[in-house]
Amino acid sequence: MPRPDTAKPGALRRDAERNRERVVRAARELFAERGLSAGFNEVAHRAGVGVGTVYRRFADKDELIRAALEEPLHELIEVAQRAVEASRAWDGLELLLDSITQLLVDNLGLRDVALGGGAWDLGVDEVERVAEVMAALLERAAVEGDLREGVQGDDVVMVLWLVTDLAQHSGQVRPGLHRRYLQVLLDGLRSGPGRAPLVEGFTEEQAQSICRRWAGAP
Amino acid sequence: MPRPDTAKPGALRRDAERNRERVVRAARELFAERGLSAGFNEVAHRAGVGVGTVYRRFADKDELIRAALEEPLHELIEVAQRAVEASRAWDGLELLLDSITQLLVDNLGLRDVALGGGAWDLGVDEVERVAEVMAALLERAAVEGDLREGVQGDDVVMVLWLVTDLAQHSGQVRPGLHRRYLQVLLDGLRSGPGRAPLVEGFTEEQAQSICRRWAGAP
DNA sequence: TGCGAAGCGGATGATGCTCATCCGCTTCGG
DNA sequence: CCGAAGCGGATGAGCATCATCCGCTTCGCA
Repeated sequence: MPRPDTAKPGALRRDAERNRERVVRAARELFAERGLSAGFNEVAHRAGVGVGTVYRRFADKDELIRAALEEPLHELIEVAQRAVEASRAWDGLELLLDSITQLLVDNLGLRDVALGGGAWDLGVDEVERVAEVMAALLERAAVEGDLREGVQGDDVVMVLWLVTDLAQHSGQVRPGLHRRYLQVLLDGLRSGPGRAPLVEGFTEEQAQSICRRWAGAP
Repeated sequence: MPRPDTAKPGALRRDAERNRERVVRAARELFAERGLSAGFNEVAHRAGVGVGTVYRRFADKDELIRAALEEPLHELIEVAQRAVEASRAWDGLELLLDSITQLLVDNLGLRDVALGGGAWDLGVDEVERVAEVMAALLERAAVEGDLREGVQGDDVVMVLWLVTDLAQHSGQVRPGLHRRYLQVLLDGLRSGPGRAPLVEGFTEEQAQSICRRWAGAP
């Protein structure tokens, strides 16, 4: 539902620009704390601005989300870059997952787009790129014998959901608790003596569908 | 808000009794499928009965919940009884968690009361009893050297939350997927070569608080 | 079989949210 | 100085859920 005066060609008045800035900052904070379900009214309130101002500047939620998540999405890429450099793939994987988890926990909105399986579709190829890095790392880890038999790529996505979901519930009470279970899960995904292969896998379509539900697909 | 004609002393008319039965059955099904958040109207509809009938028979939600969960709660106890009999504590623990998980996944309402940390307080000492069995098993497993260092009792509760939460999101798409991650988590909780002790524990109060939030405390 | 009591259904109003619009007033800046 | 740009937030529409009430039906005793 685009409003007539949204996305102007000319520049904004000085005060309007300042307000826009405030709105983006408020949205970033709010989305980070509570995920993309935060509404326009709330963003406006946190920005110390009328609701009208928010609707005036952003045609729809996607536009606001994109503005609010630009920066965190870049961090995601950087983190991936650092992880591929590890000499042993499993170490890189642990580093990557630890970093991603931290990023997603610190910004639940980012989680919604990164793990949402297109639930909030804005075209984010950053996510694609990170996924590729992860897939490569996984393959290398398998070759190096560190990956438990039967583990598939989407297992990692599920692990991220599990852990970030825990963080969402525990964050206020006991910050950082999620790292404990990330460790447990990763250790369970690693190969080792007496480890039976993982059975009963699942398809990529199933994974995507689950993710969309988890993100609260609109 | 008790209604005047609730909880009668005398017996119900034959048709009324039949309707009550229907309501309890509907509630059991609904709570099982969607957790305790299901409302009276919905229960009534599923029971093929007017809303009034439900309100007439049950003073409040607690009363309905108790009626609907009586049977599943007994199953919980039985399962615990079977688990203590295992010769090796870890095996009993695996059996117990597998069974409990299945029970809670098949009945999300049961999960809400069992893991809710008193969020839906009805006095359910069944849960207490199962907790005791689990604690004993955990202690024995530690003595037998199967438990990873640093694991504490409430870790198991968190694992149950994680796994049942996954089940709630994936159940429709890929039933049984939760067992995969239960296995991974349990393997991660077991002692083994190269397993660093778990660090950064948490208190019982924190665990309880997290559980209440997770259950959507009212 | 008749009849009073018991039970029934579901429309309904209360309540509480979120969303998005509109218009009288304020502020900017040429 | 003044017209355009921008602002705020009250507001009403839309949507859930909850719990009540009352005209009608059904039961089961006598």
